[in-house]
Amino acid sequence: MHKNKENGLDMDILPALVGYHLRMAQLCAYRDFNARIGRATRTTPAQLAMLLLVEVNPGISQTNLGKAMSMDRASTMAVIDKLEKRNWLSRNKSLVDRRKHALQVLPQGRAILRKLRPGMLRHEASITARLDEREKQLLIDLLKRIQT
Amino acid sequence: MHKNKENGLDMDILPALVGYHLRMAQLCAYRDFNARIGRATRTTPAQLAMLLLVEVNPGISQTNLGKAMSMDRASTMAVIDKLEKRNWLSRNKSLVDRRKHALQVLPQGRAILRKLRPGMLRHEASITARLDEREKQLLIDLLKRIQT
DNA sequence: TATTGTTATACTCTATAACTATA
DNA sequence: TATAGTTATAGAGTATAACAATA
Repeated sequence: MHKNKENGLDMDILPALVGYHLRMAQLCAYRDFNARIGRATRTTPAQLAMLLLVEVNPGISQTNLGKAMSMDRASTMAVIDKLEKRNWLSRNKSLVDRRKHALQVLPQGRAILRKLRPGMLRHEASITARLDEREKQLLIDLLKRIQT
Repeated sequence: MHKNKENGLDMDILPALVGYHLRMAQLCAYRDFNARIGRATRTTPAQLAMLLLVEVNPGISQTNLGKAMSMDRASTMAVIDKLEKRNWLSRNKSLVDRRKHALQVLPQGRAILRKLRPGMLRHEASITARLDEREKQLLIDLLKRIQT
């Protein structure tokens, strides 16, 4: 028996599984992001993270960007398409390897990043409100070791 | 500058965000689940978790089940539909409140749970392979405090 | 031959709103 | 009035497979 205090249910082995708590925490973070930033700006965490990465790595290729986000090429495509359609970034043929696209943030994308950065930090502060600085760093270190 | 060792990219503020690492870890866990269990059995973590919860809480309603999984009613519906179609569980009108469905695991569902439980534990062991028991418990405790 | 970007396709999850039957 | 389940709809993420252009 593993009764949950709040709902009185038997949660079986779920409370002992990192996978379950990962899912719960991620759902929670996603909802907070949506409420603070996503719904108003029609953006997702992945879109914003990618835009951020293109800004600080101008000329990056889609494949490399996808690798940094642990996404395959087709999924990366879908995200980049959305950002391109909103004129937040541009695809430019690479001069050195014409298979590649060199991604560049456009002025509108730069403005969005400037505008949303404070919200991103408030979001981060919100989901980690119950952790002190040491615990937050500890959590990050432990999460980085979830790998196969 | 926050250069990533593996890919040489500047990751900007992402490495400092719990939200980013949550996403990375969850992606990793999801892929491991898929490789071990999901693809072969055409199940998802949420489906299996719900089936588990119905088994140990026979007669539970969809709304309560959804709450335990932090999902709304419509999303819960979609998952239950799939489990019902495969004859893994049944919906039965509640005798005490006829608005509710009392969910019950069927023999085939019970067999699936028996069959997949070892795989679930191997999956859990795999994603936490780089954590000792103390660190794993610590990670769970920290994840439970990601809330808004 | 291998890689990059692309297209097509499919499935799942999530969310919202509105409907019904019951309480 | 409120709740439980349902339906319809939409958007996003993920994955696979195959194709063209280029290396």
